[in-house]
Amino acid sequence: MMMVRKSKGLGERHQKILDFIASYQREHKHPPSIREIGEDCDISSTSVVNYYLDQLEKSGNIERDRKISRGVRLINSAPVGDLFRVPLYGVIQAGEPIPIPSSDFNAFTAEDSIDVAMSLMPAKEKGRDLFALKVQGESMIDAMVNDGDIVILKPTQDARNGDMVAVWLSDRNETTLKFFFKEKDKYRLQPANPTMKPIYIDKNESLEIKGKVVMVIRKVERYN
Amino acid sequence: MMMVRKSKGLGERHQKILDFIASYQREHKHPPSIREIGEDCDISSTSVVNYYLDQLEKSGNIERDRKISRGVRLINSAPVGDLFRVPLYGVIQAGEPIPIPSSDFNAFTAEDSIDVAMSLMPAKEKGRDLFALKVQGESMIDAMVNDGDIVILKPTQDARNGDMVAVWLSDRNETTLKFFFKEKDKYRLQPANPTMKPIYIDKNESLEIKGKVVMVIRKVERYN
DNA sequence: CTTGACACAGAACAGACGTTCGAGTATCAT
DNA sequence: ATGATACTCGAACGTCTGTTCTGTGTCAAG
Repeated sequence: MMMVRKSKGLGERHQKILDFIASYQREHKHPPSIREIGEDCDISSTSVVNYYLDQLEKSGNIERDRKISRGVRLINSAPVGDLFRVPLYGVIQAGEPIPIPSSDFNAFTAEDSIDVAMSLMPAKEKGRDLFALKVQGESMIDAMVNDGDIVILKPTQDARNGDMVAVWLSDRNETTLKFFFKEKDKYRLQPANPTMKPIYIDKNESLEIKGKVVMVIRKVERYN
Repeated sequence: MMMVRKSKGLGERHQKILDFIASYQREHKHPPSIREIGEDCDISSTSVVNYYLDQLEKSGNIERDRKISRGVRLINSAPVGDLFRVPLYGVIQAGEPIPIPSSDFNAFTAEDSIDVAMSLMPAKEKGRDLFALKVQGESMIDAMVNDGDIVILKPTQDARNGDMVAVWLSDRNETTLKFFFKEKDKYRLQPANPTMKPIYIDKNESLEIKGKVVMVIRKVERYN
């Protein structure tokens, strides 16, 4: 009773092994051992598993770290890894100060967190100190940011011209997101929406830059 | 010369171990062994690594599969995997029709692709048929979408009330993103920006729904 | 029928790996 | 001083794990 491989490509058993590696990895966060693969796929000998693994490696479906325990990994399928976890620190809204992480920064204090793919992150901003805020209310619409959006910020006190910053205008008792420009004797805060006009802040007025916006994410659910 | 743990929390060595596990996992797609951790962190004895690993487990930073090779995993930080690859099919701009994937849909035809964390995806939209477009021009600002933004769409011809849709208005020769509402004898296309007024389309006018927007991603680089 | 490629089993080996234990050192409060 | 606590080392043990070798049954080509 022999199992024939129908196609030139992957046989039933190859597929089952591939599936098992994927699901095992998902569940245990580490690859299975050869014997575990064999047990799941009803293969009684480790040499047979090894036999299939060799084939899967040659056909480019997996990669192996020889001699290393559990050194199997899928390559072309599930793009594994490279997530970036950003702590969600609360909400940002017009009338409230911005909650920025304290110096005894602890990512685990965050109630929740946002996962972002590394590949989406602007190159420079991959430090560990980013944090996220959820926008509440419609006060940021001139920054092209709507209620429910998630903004990812990099905490900083000083901004360069052209940076989008989250600022607290204590004179106006207002939090806002704007593009920042330093001019002769004042600051220009330019809305992201090109049809709207900038606001100007005298240098003697207080302007607290709380952070630099690096990313905005909007899940479009329903309008109502 | 002893290393004192200053705070009650994580010491320098704990952090180094955590970082090493993360970077090793990123690079090798499987966790490091105890001896590999020791080597990287200048710990000469496996028992010391074990000692720290026990502490990290108690403090809830890692999880361990006892007796199993490389059975260490970070729990708070980035969960490996769970990325969603969305093909980037081109640009969307006011004067041009929307490039939607043809039926001989092939993800590899896409010039580029966007990785999105599963956890960011609206629950219902995890089908494999999503695609992404890059916004060109400032014509979508009334949808709170700016030049350079990436919109992720689900191809569909019919929309439910409240869905944000990408439509092609052939009478006006225009592509736009709006919230969709079907009313008595006309369609109402509501801008996402609440300060802007809706446009109405008679049912006899042609209105081609090309897709439903499920997500908007904006990388904030520079204003100029 | 012989030959050889293929799929598979089982056993044995060597090295990798987690675990445990005994012992040593430094710091600090008592 | 004394003990408690925190940290470190080295070695030994047993199991986990990848590798390799021998052997068996099937099937198709020559």
